[in-house]
Amino acid sequence: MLYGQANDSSLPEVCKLCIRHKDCFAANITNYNGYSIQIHSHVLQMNEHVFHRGDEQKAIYVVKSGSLKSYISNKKGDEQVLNFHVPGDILSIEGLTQNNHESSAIALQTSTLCVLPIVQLETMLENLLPPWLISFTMKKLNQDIRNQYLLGKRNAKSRLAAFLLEIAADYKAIGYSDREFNLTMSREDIGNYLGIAPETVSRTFTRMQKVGVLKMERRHITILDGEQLGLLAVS
Amino acid sequence: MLYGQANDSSLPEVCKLCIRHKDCFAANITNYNGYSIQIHSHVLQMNEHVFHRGDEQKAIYVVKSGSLKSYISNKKGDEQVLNFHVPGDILSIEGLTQNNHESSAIALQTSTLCVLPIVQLETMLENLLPPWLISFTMKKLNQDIRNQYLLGKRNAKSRLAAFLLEIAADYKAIGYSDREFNLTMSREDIGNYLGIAPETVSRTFTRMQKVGVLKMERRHITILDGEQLGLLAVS
DNA sequence: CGGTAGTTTGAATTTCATCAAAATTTGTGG
DNA sequence: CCACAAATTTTGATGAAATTCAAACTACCG
Repeated sequence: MLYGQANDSSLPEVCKLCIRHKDCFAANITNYNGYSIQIHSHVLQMNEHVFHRGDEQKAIYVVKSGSLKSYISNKKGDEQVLNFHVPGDILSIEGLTQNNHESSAIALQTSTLCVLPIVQLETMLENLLPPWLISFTMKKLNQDIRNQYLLGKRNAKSRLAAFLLEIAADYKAIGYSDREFNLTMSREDIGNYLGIAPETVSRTFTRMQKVGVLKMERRHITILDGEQLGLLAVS
Repeated sequence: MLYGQANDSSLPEVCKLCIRHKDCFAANITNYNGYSIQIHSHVLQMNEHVFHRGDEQKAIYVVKSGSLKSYISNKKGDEQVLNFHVPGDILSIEGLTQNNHESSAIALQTSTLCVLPIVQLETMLENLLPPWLISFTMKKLNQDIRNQYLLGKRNAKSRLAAFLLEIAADYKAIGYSDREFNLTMSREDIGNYLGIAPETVSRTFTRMQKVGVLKMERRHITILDGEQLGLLAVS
């Protein structure tokens, strides 16, 4: 179900390490629709990085044993854990069509990875699939990461600030104003989404208005000091 | 119900609504690598559902105007908002290769969607891409939804309970025990990921032990009452 | 065996959820 | 268009939960 079917047992040694080597995808990865992808395995010791944020992305990785975490650092230098990864998980697939890694990944214990160079994968995708399907999938994967980042915040103020900045960025991306817009959802929905009570949403917005960061009239919002709002998001 | 809104001649009209019509996928969607996909546009009024959880999944959707939210309900009947969607967002792509919708989606205001029937898309993917690439991508997309759900919890107890159940499910999926395992990450990492202080993680674990839900020895954990743990996760 | 990192526990403080009620907006029918 | 009802939002008071700072404790490593 989650894995491809294997027929060719002669192929990679790598598969022997795979936690599900009996139906490991690697058995049929070396050749597909005329695209040949050379995979190899890689062993990482505890606290060793698979990749750092900003590194050129050369591969995606499948966890075969051990465990890892992926994280990013905010402007203040604080770390935000995005996810933990156990055998069977795939790392960095969200960057398949991007040049650089958006996050960092580090081994929590000795771990084995299956390394899939992306050059051939990218070519395969670009030739076989319509561009919109690729870009929407990648967009979705990256959006999920941003949400993870958003929801890892400690307090209501940070979450709401990050939430507003997220909405603003969304609107900006489609050519709308990122300083003045309407929230189309209720306070209750916002609170539900962010894991805080609707009353806290209301109070926090009120406080933000008092310090002059933004102006709200019911659901119409004007961001007065975006920089300050950014600081609230990471505080 | 969503079908039949558009016919062939309406295709260009659809593009006019698209917020990015200059590089709108619709321009080349009708034919790609021999696969022809008939798209339609659909207008939803406020509080109208795009789909309900459990509905047969017949399409994926692109938001062209308006806004929506997606959500799921837990066993107690409480709603958990997973995401808000603005123009340019794609809905339900995580279910592309599944039969039924995992979540529900509802319009927050009058909204226009672009409807892409998945039958041809699925066939296209299955024929063109290696199965492991499809399955890993879909797995990742669904995993992110579960994380979103996890982090929407209100208090530390619920989050930690859901977190443990998540890990347990992960281990079970790869054939390990889901009742007894090692947490490979520090309390600090757990707290960082879940948006709570490491001390709170520690205290909450201690409390869970006192009520007999689980047993912990440093990072080795034994789940004694999985049912009770499930109740904590939704409380 | 001592040092270090990670974890637990305690006490004080802050933040948040909850309950309640008031204020405001929205929707509906006359 | 107005009046009334319903829903949403704001505000207040209170108790509960979580953070913070601090210190003690424990496993782990050279």
